[in-house]
This record gives sequence, structure tokens and C-alpha cells, in this order.
Amino acid sequence: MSEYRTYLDLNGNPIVNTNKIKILETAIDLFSRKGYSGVSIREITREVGIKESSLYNHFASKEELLGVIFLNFRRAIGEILLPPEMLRGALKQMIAEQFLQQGVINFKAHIDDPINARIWRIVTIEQYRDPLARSILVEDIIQRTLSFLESAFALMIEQGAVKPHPPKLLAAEYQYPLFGMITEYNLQKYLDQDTSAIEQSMADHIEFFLSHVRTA
Amino acid sequence: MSEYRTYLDLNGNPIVNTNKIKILETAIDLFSRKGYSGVSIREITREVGIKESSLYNHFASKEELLGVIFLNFRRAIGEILLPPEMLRGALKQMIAEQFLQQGVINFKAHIDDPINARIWRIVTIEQYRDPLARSILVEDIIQRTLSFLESAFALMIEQGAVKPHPPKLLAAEYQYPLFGMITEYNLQKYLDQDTSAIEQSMADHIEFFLSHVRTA
DNA sequence: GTCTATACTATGATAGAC
DNA sequence: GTCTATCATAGTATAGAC
Repeated sequence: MSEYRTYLDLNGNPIVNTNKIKILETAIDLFSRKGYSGVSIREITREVGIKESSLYNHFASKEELLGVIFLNFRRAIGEILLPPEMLRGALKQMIAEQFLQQGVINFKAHIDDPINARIWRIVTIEQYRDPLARSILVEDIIQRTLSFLESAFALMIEQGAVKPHPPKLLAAEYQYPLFGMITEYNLQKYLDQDTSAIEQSMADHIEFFLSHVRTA
Repeated sequence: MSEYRTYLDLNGNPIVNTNKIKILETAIDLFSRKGYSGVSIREITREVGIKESSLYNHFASKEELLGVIFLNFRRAIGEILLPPEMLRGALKQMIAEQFLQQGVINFKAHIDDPINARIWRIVTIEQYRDPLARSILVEDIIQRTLSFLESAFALMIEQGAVKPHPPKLLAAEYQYPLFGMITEYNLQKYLDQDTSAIEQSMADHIEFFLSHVRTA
């Protein structure tokens, strides 16, 4: 259990009760391995060391438990990308290469947190069953990243750092390979396998991409 | 229900019984929307119009039912790619562009079949819970496609059609974006949404990729 | 906030008649 | 091959004592 992470409840208040945090993190672990429907309240509470009925003192239902997990994941995702209003300033201080590499560093910091990695897997598993999981995947992850990058590439073109391709195309060409590789990275971490090959692929991709689009 | 598709059982024999086929296709539909653990034998048999006990005349267990689904998906996946021994011949008759576009056509024919699209989703959902789903995803889909493309690009370089980048890098640069886009395509089809934008992205990607690697 | 006790439903699976 | 009947277990959730 991660000792110092803070979770918020559905009202936006920090969760302080130790057992409530234990329930959350146990559920995150089990859901990420077996899926929401594959895990029972009994199994969660057995692992936490409390009775089933005690769980309902903290969460109104199994579904609310998942809702709280997703709420907190949305917060964590929000921290991966720079706020759009800081984009122009950041690009003045960094060359394109640095900017994109910093993006990968930010992302790695996010996904190398075991809790985040687990919830990322829950989102993948539940995307067809649960509209909330789906909206996190589509809106908070895919669309938000692509539109952020579209703005970034538009600015890089404006600065003359990148050849004048349509920014949307550049965003797609840059990011879609990373989405695919992240999926594989996350699966390999789950299996405790070596991730150096796929990490190298990510670095190779950025280099390949930049070698074809940068003006220098 | 698709009337003319043939399924094989675990012994490799064709399944002829109508109800057994109905069970399979109902399970494929329900598993793809709710996940394996989210669907009960009762729900499947209710939809088929038989009693629970009758299902066990066709499948020894719920797990065997999923196993038969996956077995048949492996067969279907096998038909997407050209047999490796036909690669050299095909590349003599087609230019690189035609070859890659034919690949996308083959793949679209596969994934536009509703049954295949559903099982593709089941594989995604079950990849962390079920080793068989995982091996289909990793070995039959990802690794097989990448190593096929690696051979293809090596031949294209040999023919002078493509610039001499490492074939493995070319395969990754070409295919990973498509994996990401396919995931999105499959989700949009599931939601009955318009897929023209993501299809255009696939076409744009191939054009962008080729414009940077082809020698002509 | 946690417990015991309990309600009630849903689950995967089987036995045996037809 | 399908049915009725049944089983044992596991599922979510609640009431009320401490």
C-alpha cells in the first residue's frame, strides 16, 4: 500500500480513514487483474481484513467504489500534460526535442506509479462495459493528448522548428505509436517482464519522427 | 447470427448443431460487451432459448466455451497476413504502396466482420485475467504482424523501393500507429459512431510514412 | 467504525426423466 | 439433445448490537 498518496471521495474531500484507503487500493489491485465483475466484495474485504458489512460504511455500493477509483485517476491524469496556457512559454525555452522528451518523462513518471498503472489497466478492461471508463479513455487520455500536441506542433511550425505539415497529422503520427507502445509496456510491467526493448522502441520512434519533421 | 460461418470444436471437428452455434455466437456477443465474468450461463441460455443444463451438453464448462471462441479466433487471425513464403512473390508483382494498402484491405475485411470485431474486444478485456487471451494478443497479433512486416521491409530495401532504415524500426513505425488506431476504430464501431475520421487517419499515416521512406 | 447475523438473489454445475 | 428439479456456493446488501 502506498503510504502517502491522498485520495478524494465523491464530495472532493480527502479520505483519511486507513481502512477506507486499504479498501480502495485492494480493489484497484484486484480489479486490475480480474476485472470489476470478476472481483467480489467478499474478496476485497477478506484481503483488507474487515467484514463485508464494514465496507458499506465507506462506500454505498460496489459501483461507487469503482467510481471513486476513477475519480482519483482523472486527477492523476490531469497532471501528465502541461496546462495549455503554459505551452507557449515552455516552447520558448526548449527546443522541440527537449519538449517531446520531457513529455515522455512526465508520462513515464505517471505510468511507473504502480497504482496509476493498475487503474490504466482497469480502464482498458472496462471500456466496453462502463461509460465512465470509456470517457476517461477517449476524452481524458486520447482526445486531450492529441489536441494538446496539435497545439504544440502548430506553435513549433510557427517558430520554424518543424516542417509545415498539418499539426493534426503531426500529433497523430507522433502520439498513436506511443499509445500502442504504452499498451505493450503496461502489459509487460504487469507480467514482470523486461521492458527495455519497448522503451527503446519509444525512443527510436521519437528520433525517427523528429529526423523527418524538424527543420534543423 | 451469421448463417454460413463454420466453427471448429476443441478436437478440430466442425460444429454442426444449430443450438451449439447459437450458444457460441450469443456468448461472443455478451462477453464482448460485459466481459467473461460479467456474463452468466443463465443469461446466455436465456437468450438462446434453452435451459442452463442443455448448455453443458455442448460445453463442459463456461471456461471451455471461452476456449472454443478463442480457438476459432486464432484460425480467423491466421488469414489476415500472407503466408511468409508468398511474401517475395507478392512484392515482385506490387509496388510498396500497393502491398501496404492491400494489407490494410485484408485487415479491414477481418475486423469489419462483426464476430471478429467482438472477439477482438473480448481479447482486449480478458488480456490480464486470461493467459490464452494474452497469448493471442501478444503472439498472434502483435509479434506475428511485426515480424511479418520486418521481413517485408527487408525485402523492399533489397529491391531498392525503400530507404535503408533498420527493417525492425520501419515495421514498428508503420504498425504501432495502426494498432492504436484500430483500437479506436473498434471502440467507435462498438458505439455505432462514425469511423471516417479514424479511417482517414490510417490512410494519412500510410501516406506520411511512405513519403518519408520510399526511394521514388 | 466494526462486528454478528441474516436476507435474498444469482451463480456454475449435476442427476435423471423423456 | 432438451427438459425439470435440485444443489451448494457465492453474490450484493441491510439491520441492529457494541
